[in-house]
Amino acid sequence: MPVLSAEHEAASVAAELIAVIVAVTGGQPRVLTIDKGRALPSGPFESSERSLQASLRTWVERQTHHPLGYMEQLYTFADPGRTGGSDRRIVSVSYLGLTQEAPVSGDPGAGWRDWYRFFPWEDRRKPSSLVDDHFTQGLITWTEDTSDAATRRQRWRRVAINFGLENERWNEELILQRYEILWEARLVPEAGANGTVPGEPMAHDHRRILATGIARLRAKIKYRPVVFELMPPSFTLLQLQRAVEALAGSLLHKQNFRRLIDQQDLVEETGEMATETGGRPAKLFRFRREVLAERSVVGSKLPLVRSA
Amino acid sequence: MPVLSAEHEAASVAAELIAVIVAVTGGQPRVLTIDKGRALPSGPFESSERSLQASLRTWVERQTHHPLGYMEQLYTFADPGRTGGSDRRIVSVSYLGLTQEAPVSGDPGAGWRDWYRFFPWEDRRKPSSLVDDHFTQGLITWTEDTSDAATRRQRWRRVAINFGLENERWNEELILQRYEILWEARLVPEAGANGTVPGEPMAHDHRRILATGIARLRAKIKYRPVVFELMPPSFTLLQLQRAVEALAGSLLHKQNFRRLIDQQDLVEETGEMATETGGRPAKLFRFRREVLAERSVVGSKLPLVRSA
DNA sequence: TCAAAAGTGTTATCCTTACACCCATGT
DNA sequence: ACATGGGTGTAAGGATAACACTTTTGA
Repeated sequence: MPVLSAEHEAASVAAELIAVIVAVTGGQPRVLTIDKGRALPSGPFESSERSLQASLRTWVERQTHHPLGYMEQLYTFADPGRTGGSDRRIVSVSYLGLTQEAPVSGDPGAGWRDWYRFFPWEDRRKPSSLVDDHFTQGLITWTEDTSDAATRRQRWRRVAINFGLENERWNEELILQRYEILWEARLVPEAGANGTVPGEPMAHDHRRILATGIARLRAKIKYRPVVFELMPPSFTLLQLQRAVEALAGSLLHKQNFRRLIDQQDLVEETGEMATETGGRPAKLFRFRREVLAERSVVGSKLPLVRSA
Repeated sequence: MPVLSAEHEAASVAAELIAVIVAVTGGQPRVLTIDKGRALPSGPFESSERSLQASLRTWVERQTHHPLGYMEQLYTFADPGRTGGSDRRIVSVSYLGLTQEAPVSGDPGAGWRDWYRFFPWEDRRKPSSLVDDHFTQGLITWTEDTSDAATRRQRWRRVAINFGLENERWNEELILQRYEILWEARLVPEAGANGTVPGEPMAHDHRRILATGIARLRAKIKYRPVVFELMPPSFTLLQLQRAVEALAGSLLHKQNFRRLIDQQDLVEETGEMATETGGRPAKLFRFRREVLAERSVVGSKLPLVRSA
């Protein structure tokens, strides 16, 4: 048990960085991988005087030939059982980064992959109803696979909430929870699968880390203008909408989306028009970078009193 | 620069845990400290097979004699300059935990402290206008303290947004940003202060970590029913409101707060009444723990299309 | 002419915010 | 009686969700 006092020796552990680098290209969400899509890029801490954030940033920018528009720490994974052969505990600090796709140099196994290759069930943009098929069957089998009636009910409730069954709405932010259920139900190969669900696995717990990154990003686009870091300098409103849809994994209402964007003054017209839209030419817009400084956050959600 | 490839040696670093343990007692927000309030509890990683989370939990529960209702990872601090004497980099994984106050056993330097001792300017429940006095003067001096006019404007804008000046609203979530400005302006002793602003410092970067914890909690109470982890089994609605106010650092609108609580079905009447309220006796309520399972999250904020 | 996308306008509903007022208890 | 807190009702304004329709291009 930890000592948690003033005097203690910090334990010696092995530490590494793991990066979830995201782009959106042609309306598809993409993630930078190594080892032919089997793992996320990772590396040791460097001992220089620079911060983790800073050195990770220069590394990524050198690899992708694009500035990293946005970056934040995701989570630190340190559970036992991650020791990867060595006897010491491995601590992995993961980061989420947003950029634009460009050919990667160096490592031949490195490249961009559609993130729905790893989570096909998270893409609900087409009404393919992936979840409704042999997918749900595996989950049902799992909920039934216990002698205790209370556990069965709990499991079923959990499945319903997380997978949007039984009057529950699909909540696109619950990726990690869904992945964890699939793991518990041993429907993913990483868990030593019984059955299997479509979707490519990754080495170690990288698919879990990717799920954490996607979840964070899906939550973030709702209250912070981070999509723009994934867009080219100018874009049409539909392109912007397609990018958000790619991340969220579901379709958006066109008119309301547009209203939302412009009543928040997020973009301004460039004056140019896009011609190859397939239909009527569209106005091109650019992100008003000023809003990053102007606006801090929006949400209140607490009934504050004005005066005080 | 990190290698971020498939093959790498994970670097060897010193690692520790740091805990921000919060309670609310008598309408005041409290944090568990050691060393007579000069530091947050911290400890080394243990080498057992248990997860960090689990061992931290048992430690805290043994110290506080109260179950840790809620716990989440906060942030991992790993910037250089944190080496604390040793030559290796120190990685600190911080956690936020919610509980109820009880006398701490063991370490005589350990105890609970009002968190506004460390951040007096974050308590806006009384209209004391702490920010308006000698406090703002130091900030103004800092914004002026550069030869470049553009920098001056930027600094002023930043101060205005973060401290709620010039038509900007005070945003209670920006604690960390405010602390960082005070640091840059060298108004806190940790920065090797020029001037000083009221508020006790802490060892190392612990005040910064505490600010991170408070910010997280202030954000969280808006969309997750975590306040209840800080409440006794039964409570009046005003007590509940006072707890939220303690965390948020600002006053809430009574009627609207009550409406909010009951239209979300967060609580149910116990049938008992509280008599020592100072006024009319109040109904006692308890948290409906079921909602943790029932509801997943609320917010949509994206204009989804229904059908798809 | 038709498909595809751009773009405009309007309506119903709900949630937030604010204000006004009455009730029950202890001192 | 009055201070303190408990508790109810309601109205205005804004944001959201949903629907219908016109315009402009390329094939």
